[in-house]
Amino acid sequence: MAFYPLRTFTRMIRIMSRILDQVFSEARTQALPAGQRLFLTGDPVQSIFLVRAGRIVLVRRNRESGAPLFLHIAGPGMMLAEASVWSPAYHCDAQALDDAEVAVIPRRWFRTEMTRNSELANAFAMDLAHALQGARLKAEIRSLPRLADRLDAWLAEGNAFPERGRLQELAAELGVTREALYREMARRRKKPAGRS
Amino acid sequence: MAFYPLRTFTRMIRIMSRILDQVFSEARTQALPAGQRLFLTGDPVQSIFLVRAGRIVLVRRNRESGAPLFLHIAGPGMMLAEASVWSPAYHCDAQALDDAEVAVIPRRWFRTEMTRNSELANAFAMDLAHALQGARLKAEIRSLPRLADRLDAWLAEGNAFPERGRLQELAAELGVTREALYREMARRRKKPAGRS
DNA sequence: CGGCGTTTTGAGAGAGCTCAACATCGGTGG
DNA sequence: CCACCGATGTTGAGCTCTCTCAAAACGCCG
Repeated sequence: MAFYPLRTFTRMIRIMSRILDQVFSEARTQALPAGQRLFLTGDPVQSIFLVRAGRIVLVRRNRESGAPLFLHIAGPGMMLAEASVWSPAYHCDAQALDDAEVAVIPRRWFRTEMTRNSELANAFAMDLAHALQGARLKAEIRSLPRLADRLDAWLAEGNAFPERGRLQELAAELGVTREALYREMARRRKKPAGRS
Repeated sequence: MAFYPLRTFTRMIRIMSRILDQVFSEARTQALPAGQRLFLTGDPVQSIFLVRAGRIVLVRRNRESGAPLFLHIAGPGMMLAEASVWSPAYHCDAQALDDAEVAVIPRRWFRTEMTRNSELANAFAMDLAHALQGARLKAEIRSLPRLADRLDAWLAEGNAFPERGRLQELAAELGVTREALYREMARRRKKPAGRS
């Protein structure tokens, strides 16, 4: 998810990661077989999780009338439900997409550390701000009606076409079906500078 | 933008706001006539802004080929480009949509205060986490292909139909044209429990 | 070779977008 | 008071695009 080409950001995020890694360094690791749920909506928040391997999806299950909404997919190195740090209960479900591993630390300890270790608080806020930029951008890209425009906007952010075998992930990122994306790419192969 | 019906969040955000208000309490206020720009892409970040009145839009101007992308619209009580706290230069433009007012504090001072005042750091992170949830949710709602589903998902988050005169804002929030939204609402007036 | 997942292309239907016309409401000024 | 104006609400018709379902080619690996 290389959303931000800015060098500085990359560097600072790396520093941030080091601090987060440090905080989670002595955490116990929990294995999650694919499909297993880590927590459910309404569960009291007692732990904070960092994804070590695999992917965890956050799902909001509305009333029976609506299909489940995938709020976020967290990959290695990402914290799970950042807002749960201050929330008494989860507002969504977490489920492993693949065989996954998460690092677990007590929520209580994290919060104490947040107030004591200003470096952690700063790093955490930086991480959140970064993620916020990405999420807002994603929302705006998805509000573009035409796939061609979404793709242009996504590419203009410094992103590059993924290698073969990863195109479906891009389709999901753009919020379109894979068929539509394949067609658009075929179109571009024919006339690379196609502009309506 | 009442995205989060959870009582606790509302309460904590209120506490957060109090702290942010405190931090910005002695800040000087800058008036921005509608249309005026506050900063441009590439400008060095020297100040942190909090919107007092009006709306400020963050715009990313891609190469000439693409239309401008509206990253975010910040209203009263919201900080402007949160990630700019750690970034050397802005990555987007800021422009006043209406006649607006912003509170201005030196970036340097804010960062010093962040490391010294753990309450501020915590409050800021909480604010960011909250905004992040909202942005991710918005992105997922906009990835739903059918307007009816977007509206359902939006309503399921505890939102209610806006009063007359505000429907276009809802259309923008959902990422559809106002005509489409008007039609959907007319459809629902006829058969309230319409499910496909 | 025989699966399995990805890539590619086709055809049809559905949904939203665009353009357009018109109604409604509130405010402004003659 | 009324004419006018702008913004919001409402509906219609046609077009375009994506989604859906379907089928097949391709590539990889056991």
